[in-house]
Formats: sequence, structure tokens, C-alpha cells
Amino acid sequence: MSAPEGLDRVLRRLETRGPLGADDKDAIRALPFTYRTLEPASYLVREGEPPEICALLLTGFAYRHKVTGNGERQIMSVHMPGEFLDLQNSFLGVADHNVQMLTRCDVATVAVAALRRLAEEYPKIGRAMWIETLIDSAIFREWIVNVGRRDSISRISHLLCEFALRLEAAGLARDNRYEIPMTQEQIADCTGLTPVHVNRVLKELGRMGLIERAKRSVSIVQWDRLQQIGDFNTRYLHLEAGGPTNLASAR
Amino acid sequence: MSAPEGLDRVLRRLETRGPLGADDKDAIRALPFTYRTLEPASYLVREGEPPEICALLLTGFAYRHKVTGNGERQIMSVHMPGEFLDLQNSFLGVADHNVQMLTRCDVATVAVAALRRLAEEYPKIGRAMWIETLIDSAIFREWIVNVGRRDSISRISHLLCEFALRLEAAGLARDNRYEIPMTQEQIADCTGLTPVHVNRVLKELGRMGLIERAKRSVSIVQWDRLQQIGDFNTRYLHLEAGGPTNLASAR
DNA sequence: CGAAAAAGCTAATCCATGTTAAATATAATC
DNA sequence: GATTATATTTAACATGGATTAGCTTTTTCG
Repeated sequence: MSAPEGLDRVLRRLETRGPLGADDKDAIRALPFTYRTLEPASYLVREGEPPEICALLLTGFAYRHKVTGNGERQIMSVHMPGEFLDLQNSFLGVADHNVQMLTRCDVATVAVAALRRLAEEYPKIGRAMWIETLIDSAIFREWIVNVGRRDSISRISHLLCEFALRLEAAGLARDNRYEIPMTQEQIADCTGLTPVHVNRVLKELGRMGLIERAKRSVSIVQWDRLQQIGDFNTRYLHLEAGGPTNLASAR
Repeated sequence: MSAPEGLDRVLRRLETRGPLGADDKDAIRALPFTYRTLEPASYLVREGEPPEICALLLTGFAYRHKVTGNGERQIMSVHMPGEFLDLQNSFLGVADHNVQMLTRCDVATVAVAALRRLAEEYPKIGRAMWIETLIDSAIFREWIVNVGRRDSISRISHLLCEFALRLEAAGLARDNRYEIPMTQEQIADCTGLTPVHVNRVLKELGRMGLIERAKRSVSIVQWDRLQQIGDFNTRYLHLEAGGPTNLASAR
């Protein structure tokens, strides 16, 4: 994907959160982006460091995680092309978690300070970015529910449903089929399970005829049943553009 | 607590997130607040409904939660006097979770639409509110780690440490002693455990001499050990005011 | 105050998921 | 294309926390 093409994707994404004027879009295009490729497993931000750069994820996948005192990892979210990395840390003094690449990623990085100024000077952009972070939060909350109150088969089913919809929204899934470049160990770290048990559950979902897998591709065969087993409701993804987000429709 | 006194507390809180001018503060004071008391267990917002009102929590405690398909509840956060309820839902089209009172609460409610206009017209206020929601998010992330990767004694120890620090910041705890108006069932819903097991663990923490309890009061006797067992690090609470949050220090 | 409801506590048993270990398959690297 | 590293799969066994049930204490409310 070419750099400006990726940028347009991000612009479209932001516009669904609130209307932007031509000046807003120009200001985004005028940001001092650095286009580069980050290797798999490389870090954009590390816990404990002050956040210096923010990135638009143009291609590839990334994830947020923390490591506990006894060395166990918990992944808190997975990010897909078109999304911001990492607004969550960028407006705070110290990063409280790691942001790491899942695959090789093309990104457009920009200094956090420039982004802060942008949000300050262009309130509509600030608003749209704020809403982006609020949707991140909605997903965090659902993940708390997932690891806190669902059993293993529900957790994994839920994760697979979430990925299906988000990838579809990103134009990377069709007919409930997608590539997700995660190992079973990483799925375990998303769901608070062990890799061994993730394997058992994935196999079971296959035996039940709910999904089919080949390498890293997933095909959801019985969407309705998977959704039901995963206790999956799309509401928290806030996929519908607009809503009473802008002032005009808010009264 | 008198109404304006509560409002000042919220103003002070916002100011720690970024400097506000006199005009900003006046705009907040001029908001069409309605002061009222909400009964224990009453709802401020319900999942699935469009958010209509936002509130400043002046006295009392509240919490966010969702209920899974088979009726289990997961609490996603607990809110203390001085905090906003509920910025998380207020800038989205539909509430994706419930916000409910834990105790009788004095609140200052304001229409979501008025708050949206405020954020639009006073960018510094918008910025400060945004940062409030980002800190909410940081706590959500830590809770994912807590329920996903810590065992029961760590989870509960972690929760007790978090409450101690947040209550101290709110001026409601001293000498590692505080009142937390939660039943063991609600603690279970915070930690993804059962009430029976929460009871076992609390008793065990008492036997180990780490805490003392009487009714709803908690006293942390050995802070260092509790913090260690709970794998608790304060970073995610972002308690230090300032940081490179404001533009001046951002270059 | 006295009754009823809610919350706290305890014990016995069970099971979903973890642990450990190894074999196989796939992907990366020279 | 052989070699090595990484990921997947399976099996046997262990266990942390769930479940169930009953009892006790505290709180609520008439």
C-alpha cells in the first residue's frame, strides 16, 4: 500500500467519528509523518517510557500487552490496518503498557508533540481522536468481561467473532473468512488461557463444525452458533458511523 | 457535602490533567447542573440506551458493569467521589454498559448535549476530559491483566491496593485504612471469582496478617507485602499531576 | 424491638483448565 | 534442501477455584 493511500484510510476512519472540514484534513495531511516499516515483534512504545511517537497503522497487525511480575503476558488489544497506534499512551506522561508489532507493519509515525498540537488547534480532529480512544475503551471493557466471566470456549468464540467483524470493517475479511496472524500462544495471551487449552478449544470448535482453519486462516462456518456460544453482541464495537456524536444530531 | 464544594473538587481534579483558564472554570460552573441524590442500586445509564445525562460524583460510590448471556455480572470499574460519571458512554451513540450506584450518591447531573458543546467550545476542558477517559482506560487495561493472568489472592490483593491509593487521592483513606462499601459478591464481580472464594481469600489475607477487616472497613497492615502479592505497580493510575500532558512541557 | 432479608462464613465435593512432557508439523535460515 | 527453530497437537495427571448446601451474623425495615 502506498503511503498516501494509507493516510486516506485513516482520514476516512476519523470522519466516521465526526465530520471534518477541508482544513482539518489538510492539517492531518500536513503532519510531519515518517513512513517506515517495523519488523515483527519490534516495539513502538515500551511500558515505563514517556511516549514519543504515535503511528498510523497502514498495513499489518500490532498488539498492546503487559507482563506480570511472574512473567506471564496479557494482551489487551489487537490492532488492525487503518487504526491509530497509540493514542492511548500519547496523551499521558508515561506509557503504562507495551505496544508491539504482531507482523511486519507499514506505519506513518509522527511525534506525539505534533499530534498534541494538532488536537489542540483543530478541535474536530481532537474530538474524532477522542472518540477513537473511547471505542478502544469499549473494547477493553468487553475484554474484561470475556476473561472475567466467560468459559474457555466462549472466550475464544467471542474473540473470533470480534476479529471477523473488525477485519470486515477494515476490508480484510469476506464471507466470514479471514487471515489472523496470531499463534495459539498469542490467542492464549488474549484470553487468559494456556496455549495447550487454546489448542483443545480450537480443535473442538472445528469438530463441532463451527469453524475451519488452515494455517492462520479462519473461516466461520456457522456464524449464528459461534456468536451464540461466544455471547457476542456487536454493540461494544460501535461500528455504525455517526450516532449522536456530532453536535447537530445531539439535540 | 455542599453542591459547590463538590463542584470545586471536580474542578481541581480536571486541573491536574491540564491547565484551565478562568474562562474554562466559569464555563464549567455555568453548566446547567441538576443536583440530586441517587439511591443505592439505581442506574445512571443502561446498556443499549442512548446516553442522555452525565454526572459528577460528589459523594458516594458507583460502578460500571455488564451482564453476560447466562446472567453473570462483571464489574469493569468502581468510581469514587470527585470522578466523572460517565464520560465513557457520553460521546458515543449507545451505551455499551451499565452505570449503577453502589451507595446513595450525591451527583450533579448535566445533559450530555451540554457537555459535548462544552468540550467543543472550550478545548482545554475537552482535553482534560479526554485525559480523564484515558486514565479510565488505563485502569480497564490493568483489570484485564488482573482477571486474565493473576491468581485469586493476587487479584484481590491488587484490588485492595488500587482502592487504597485511589481513595487516598480522593482524601478518603489515611494510614492505609479505608471504608469500601462493597459486598464480597461485588468484589467477586470485580475479580471474576465467586463470592465463596472471595471470602476464603479475604480470610486468608487476614490470617497472613496482611489486612484487617471490620464491617466494610479495610486496613492494610503490611502494605509492602500486599503490594508484592498483588503484583501492584502504581504506574497505571497516572496519579502524578501534569506530566508532558500540557503543551508547554511537551517540547 | 423483632422479624425477615441480606451478607458472611465454612465444609465437602467436583471439574474446567493448568501443567508437564513428548511427538509431529510447519516455518525460517543457511 | 537440509537443518534448526517455532508452532501445533496429544495425552496423563494435578489443582485452583467453582459448586452446593447449610449455618451464622449483620443489616434492614416494619
